[in-house]
Amino acid sequence: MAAESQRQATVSSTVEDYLKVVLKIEDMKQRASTSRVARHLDVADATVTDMLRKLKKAGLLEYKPYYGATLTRKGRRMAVRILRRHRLLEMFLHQVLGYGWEQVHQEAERLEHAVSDLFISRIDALLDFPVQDPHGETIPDARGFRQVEDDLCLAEAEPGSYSVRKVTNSDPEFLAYLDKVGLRPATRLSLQEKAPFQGPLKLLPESGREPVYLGLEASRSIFVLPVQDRPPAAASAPDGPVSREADSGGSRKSR
Amino acid sequence: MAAESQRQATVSSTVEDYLKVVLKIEDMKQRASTSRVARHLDVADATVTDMLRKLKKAGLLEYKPYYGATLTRKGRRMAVRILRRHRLLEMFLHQVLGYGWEQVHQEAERLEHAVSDLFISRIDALLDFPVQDPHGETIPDARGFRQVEDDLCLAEAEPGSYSVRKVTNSDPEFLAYLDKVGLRPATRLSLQEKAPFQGPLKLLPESGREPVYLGLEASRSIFVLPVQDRPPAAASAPDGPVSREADSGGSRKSR
DNA sequence: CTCCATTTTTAGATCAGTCTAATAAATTTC
DNA sequence: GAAATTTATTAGACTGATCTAAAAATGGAG
Repeated sequence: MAAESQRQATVSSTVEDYLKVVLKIEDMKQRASTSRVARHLDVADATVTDMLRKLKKAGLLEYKPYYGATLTRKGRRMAVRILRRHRLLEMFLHQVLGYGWEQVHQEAERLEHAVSDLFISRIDALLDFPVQDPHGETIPDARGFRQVEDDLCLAEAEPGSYSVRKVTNSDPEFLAYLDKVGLRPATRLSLQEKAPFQGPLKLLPESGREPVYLGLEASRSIFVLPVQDRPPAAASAPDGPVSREADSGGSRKSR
Repeated sequence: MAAESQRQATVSSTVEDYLKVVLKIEDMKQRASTSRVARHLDVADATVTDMLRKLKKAGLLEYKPYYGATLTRKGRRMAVRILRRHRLLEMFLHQVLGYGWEQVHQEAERLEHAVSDLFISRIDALLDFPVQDPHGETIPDARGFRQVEDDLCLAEAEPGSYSVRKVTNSDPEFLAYLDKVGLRPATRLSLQEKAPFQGPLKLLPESGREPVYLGLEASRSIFVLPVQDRPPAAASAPDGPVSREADSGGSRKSR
């Protein structure tokens, strides 16, 4: 065992799943507590306690008993790598094999652990180096850099004009529904009103003149970008405002 | 979901590997003994004994202690299904992602356990329902029927004209070598002479005027079809002589 | 037909990942 | 700030897949 320094110790797909979940929780600005990780993975709390200790020993995360986990640089690198694989695979399934956006997640979930780096780089090229997956999530680049979006959650948006940036929910039923009512990434919509007391949102997607009523909870997984209210096809930024970050230390920018 | 009644008990990928190996051994007209299975899978004999007993209990094969295993109809169906996945995946990797024929096996070996039936049917259509993989092996159809080829092993062939039907060896080095000297499925060649005492074979591939000398052992993994010695592009059977078999009972036909 | 070499099975362990039930720490509430 | 509630950890056990070493069955050779 020379310097633990280098590459891919090749972890089990179980470990990859734990890392992914911790990354996801950290991205949501939450504490990766035992129970939260357990809920995401649908395993018992005790199982997570054990595993976090093991991952700490492997240098993939910090773990403070009764507090939770924080990815180390190494753990984060691995987690982002899986994220990239997952999203590239989703895009591939959607674009090349004609999967619906509600079908891609489940398949990618298995494939992300099975494909080689060669496979990933081949589909990356085949897709012409996509920057988003079918849900509008950004795809980390091969070096682990991630785009940061200034999008906001529909649940917190004020009435006005927006375009859908991403949908952070992989429930097939839900996605199929959104698709049916014409809500997908890049769809323009106007948020017309928000009923009080956790009431539903009234939306008008550009396509389809029927208003859509969306529960508050559902609206939490839809992220949008404000759109200046001059509607037509004229000049606006081709791809919305973005900035970059190096995904290493803890210095992530706000959403 | 009525008709397809008691489908897919979904076995572990380990079990899939055992079934695949037993099928392979049976296809070679050998007895699937404990030690033979163990060699193919690179595990200890004791491990195989345990597993065969388990698979017998699951109704996937017959197992006679001190004798070996025989696939049941159910086990055979599952094994053929994996075989189909494996070969379709190889073809996909080769045709769509540009893998070399020496690279496809290893990747397919992992993917065959991870992809869904949907994935398989999509690549099948994308490839326009191929009947062979990049090594010339036939791809079982979706119902589990397998083409039977009347090919013969180069190791047993007499001097004469042949075309390469398939190469049953997945060693990347070996395949890369064959590729280099211009030997791949459909290549025409003339077997010029066989040195006595297990000596090498002298071959002349159509492409490339250099003769190739091939060890007897290597020649065992090359299967050919005899070619009537009128060379040019004129009328001959478009795809060589084939027959069909239902892959269910034990009644496989000779090769 | 007996003995020996080979093949196979049995016995006993290990490892990763998981569980449930019991205990302990942390946090919230009164 | 002590009690109650929630969250987390420990303890002990199980499953699937594997191993090594020892015992047993098989199948030839004489």
